Amino acid sequence: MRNAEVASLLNELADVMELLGEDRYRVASYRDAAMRIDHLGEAIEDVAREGRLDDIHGVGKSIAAKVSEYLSTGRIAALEERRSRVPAAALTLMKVPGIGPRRALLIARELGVKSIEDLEQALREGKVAQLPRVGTKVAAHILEELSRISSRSQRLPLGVAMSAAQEAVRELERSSAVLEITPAGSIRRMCETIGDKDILVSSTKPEAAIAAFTTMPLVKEVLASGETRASVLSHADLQIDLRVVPPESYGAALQYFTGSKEHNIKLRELAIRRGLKLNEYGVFREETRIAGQTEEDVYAALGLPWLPPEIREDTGEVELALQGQVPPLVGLADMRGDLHAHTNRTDGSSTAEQKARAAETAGYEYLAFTDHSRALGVTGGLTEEEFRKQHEEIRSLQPRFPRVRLLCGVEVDIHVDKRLDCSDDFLAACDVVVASIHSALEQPAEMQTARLIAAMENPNVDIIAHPTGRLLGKRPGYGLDLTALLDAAVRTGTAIEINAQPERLDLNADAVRAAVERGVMLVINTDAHHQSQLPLMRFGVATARRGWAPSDLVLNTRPLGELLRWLARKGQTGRSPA
DNA sequence: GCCGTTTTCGGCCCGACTGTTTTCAGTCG
Ligand SMILES: Nc1nc2c(ncn2[C@H]2C[C@H](O)[C@@H](COP(=O)(O)OP(=O)(O)OP(=O)(O)O)O2)c(=O)[nH]1
Ligand SMILES: [Mg+2]
Ligand SMILES: [Mg+2]
Ligand SMILES: [Zn+2]
Repeated sequence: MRNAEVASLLNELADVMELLGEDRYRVASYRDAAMRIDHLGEAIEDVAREGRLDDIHGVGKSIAAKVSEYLSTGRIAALEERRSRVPAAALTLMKVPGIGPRRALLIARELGVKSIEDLEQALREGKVAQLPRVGTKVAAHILEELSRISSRSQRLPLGVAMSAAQEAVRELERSSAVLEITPAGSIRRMCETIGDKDILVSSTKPEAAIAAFTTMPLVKEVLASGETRASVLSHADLQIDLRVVPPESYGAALQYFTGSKEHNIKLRELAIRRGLKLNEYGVFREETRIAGQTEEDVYAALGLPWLPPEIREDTGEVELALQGQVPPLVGLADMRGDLHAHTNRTDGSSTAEQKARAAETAGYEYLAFTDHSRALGVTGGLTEEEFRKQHEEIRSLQPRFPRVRLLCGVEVDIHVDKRLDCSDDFLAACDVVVASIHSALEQPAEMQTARLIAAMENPNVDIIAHPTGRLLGKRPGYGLDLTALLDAAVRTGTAIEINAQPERLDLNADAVRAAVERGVMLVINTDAHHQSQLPLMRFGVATARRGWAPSDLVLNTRPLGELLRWLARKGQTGRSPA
């Protein structure tokens, strides 16, 4: 997939156009197209080859032509021509918080700054503060931002950000000025990574609420503080934004502060078409507020049903809501079990019994133990003989857990030559077989796709685990033809995992959306290495919801009996003639 | 540059905070 690469070039083109003072709506069009291509869930080169670029919302004739040009020649003439007209450093400078297009151009042009190092020197020499509409305070602020630019540009996995946000929420709740309080922004939408923590508060004493916020012990620095909002930096250099509104505006502010930006713009445009105005204080007809107390009121005033935060991305949810519909989404309460977990026999850190107990407490109907096969030497992968012994032990455990069916399985490694690490006889005897790639991650995309499809064609393989191998913040995942993988999943009747580990979330939401459109059977697994990880299920469910997955496309929402029939089904069709 | 249950042309979200401002530009959410 070259989507990220294409999106990055379109974003650069937008930046250069902005520096050149071109029409802001055109600039916005390029940014919009870049965002949509980045989240397409399908390889842009496939779309281009099939002449479907124009079908992408936000991509018209002009941008389609530039994408085609890039994919066939490796260049975009319009970008190269514009690049030659702006100082190269201006593009880098724009990435520093506090430097937008105007200041970037001034600093590059007037001061001859060519790099971040030059910028730092110019700041220290007081040259930046001499520029028009830049003073000593702005210069000092930019210098501080510069010192933490690397730590600040990191996005945190949702799992980490969420608990940190809860900490701030608990702290603020102690203030009597705080009435209602909730995390908003990308945390409420359950995005896989979080750029900052956004917290919404309602209050009739906003000054007191803001004072409580800016004086929290976890605050290292106050970035901005006004009458309705404030931003601070925590000791870990994480930004926290607080928004304070009166109670009668809480619903409208929650809608605004939850986003996404694109969803907000869509709703505000809809309001305009209805002769209304939508902002964070309410829905207004002329000067009169007609909604604002609750989110439901706000959506209703626009003629829409309430929409779950996870799907507020302007990817079709508003159009659907205009017909009075909301896509049916899987929920945490639908989950009846977990089909991927490890024990301390391999790289897990607790026993099967401890996890079975936790599954029972969680109200699960089933739990599968799927330790690593032998190829994974580093994890102490088991031989078939060792697996058989483990499976016997698990079965002997079963009578003590009458409410949870303990399934005996394996996470079998897919070798680089496409062979599975276990014999067919052994796999056929397992209740659940999860297959995945852990080695030769640098192989080309065609090779990895062929490995996965070969595994799916084995009638004993029920699930492909963490299909892309990406690790958030660590590695992008091996190359893969996602469309071919999903088609093969449908053809072979194999379920595709949404791995709920916060660093994996693999498939991601965009890929889930593509899978759902094809009717692929999904399964949400925690890959728990310790029973304390069973609650990670919520992050997998959130990813499924962000991909518009309904419960009937999630295998482990099924009752035990149906699950067992589904697991038996593939082996059957594999053995009997078509 | 894109788009269309009011449009194929004429719109395109709306507001807060900061600083240097002599009335508001720049940046960010
Ligand atoms: N109407 C409107 N709302 C915006 C705009 N920018 C941001 N918002 C709203 C929606 C966002 O979800 C919310 C918080 O802004 P953030 O910049 O923190 O974005 P968000 O939390 O969605 O993503 P993040 O993970 O922080 O990058 O504020 C905008 O330009 N217009
Ligand atoms: Mg945010
Ligand atoms: Mg924010
Ligand atoms: Zn695993």
